[in-house]
Order: sequence, then C-alpha cells, then structure tokens
Amino acid sequence: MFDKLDPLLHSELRLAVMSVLVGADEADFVYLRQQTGATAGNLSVQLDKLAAAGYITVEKGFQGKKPRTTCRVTDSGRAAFATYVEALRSYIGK
Amino acid sequence: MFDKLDPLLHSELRLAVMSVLVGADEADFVYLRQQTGATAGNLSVQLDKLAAAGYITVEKGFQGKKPRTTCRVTDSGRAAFATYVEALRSYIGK
DNA sequence: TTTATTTGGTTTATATTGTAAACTTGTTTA
DNA sequence: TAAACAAGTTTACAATATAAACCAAATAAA
Repeated sequence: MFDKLDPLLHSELRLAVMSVLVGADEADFVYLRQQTGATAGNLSVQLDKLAAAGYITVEKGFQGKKPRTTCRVTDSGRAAFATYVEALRSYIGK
Repeated sequence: MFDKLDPLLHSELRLAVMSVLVGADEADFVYLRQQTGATAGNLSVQLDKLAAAGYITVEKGFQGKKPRTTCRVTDSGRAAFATYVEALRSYIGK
C-alpha cells in the first residue's frame, strides 16, 4: 500500500540539500546554508550523513585562502531521490 | 525557498494514517493497522499525537463485545495535510 | 471448568535523530 | 596585536520512532 520512505532522505534538511544538488549539480557549503537556512552545525552533520550513504560527494578545497567545501550529488543519490519522490506519491497521491 | 514541513505530518506512519483518513473519512484501529502495516504499539502512540494536535478524532466504543476505536480526520487535519503536501512540492518539484 | 489463545489495544524502554551551542582554525581588519 | 569574522566541526541534549512487554476481556480448547 504505502512504499517505504528512505529514512536518509526523509529529513527536512537532507531533503532540501538533495533538492538543491539535484537541480544544481554542484553547490558549496555557504550556498547550501543560504538556500536551506540551516545552521552550519546542522548542515555539517547532515552533509556527512549524505556522504556516508554515498548520495553526495564532499570535496574540501580552498578558494584563495578560504576553505571551500563543494558538494555534488552522485548517480546513486539522484536515483535515491527519484525513488523517494515516487514513494511519496503513495502517501500524498498523484 | 523551502517551506517548513509540519513535523507532525513529516513522519512515515502519521503521514500514512492521515493519507488513509483523508481518503476514507473514517477508519478503525484494525483497518489502519492493516493499511499501514504498523505495529499496534507504534500506531497507538502516533494516533495519540495526531489527536493531541487536533488533526484527528479518536472514538473508543464497542462493536458487540469487542472494543472498537474509530478515527476521523478533522477539518484542521485536512487543512494541515493539504498544506504539508503543498510544502513538499517546494522540495520535490512539481 | 480451567487453561490457552486471540483480539484490541496501551505503556515503557531504548536506540536513533535532529538541532543548536560551543568550539576550532585560520584570515582579515582596526 | 588584538578583535572580529569566516567556514566549518564537535558535542551535548531534547525530541522521535519503534518494538517489546504488558494488560484486560472474550473466545476456543482440553
């Protein structure tokens, strides 16, 4: 009847992050923070979880002298997101 | 950018329950259990929360000699569900 | 008739989450 | 050189989700 919702994606912040990344293909920490309105601490934790699941990659580098963390969605992440959205339809119809 | 997701509805089981009730207008405990596949304990707890929020009413009565718990969605619950679905669209597009 | 099983739940305990606050490391500005 | 800022990370705590254990009444089995 109801499809199981991937617990990794069924989180407000992680879902927002994935939503940005699926649409943008690359986004840095600061940009994600702006788009989601999350605190840095929370964002940091949730990015780790998405990365641990293999849904995103997180690359730490520098832009001039400032650290810069760049995130990208992986194919697996993209697929998981699509599956999650499909599963949601079984709950909210259409 | 992203709408806030009502935490009361952003729960797999509570969302499933609401989904059933919005479509059915009345459902008893046993039926909800069948439709959602939840354990009785979990269902009991989550029904309490939905009732405490005023999203559903829970009526305990008897059918012959067996207890029968009947749930209905309230107007407020219906509205909250609609709002939640709208908010979700800001995450999943469409 | 007493014992076991089933039905329809509720309560309790635990593991997992989400989140903000506090902290760190390095950089720029005064 | 001290204060403020930027970009994160770590830690601590409160809230959640969930299953296991429990309970009470009815029915079935011995």
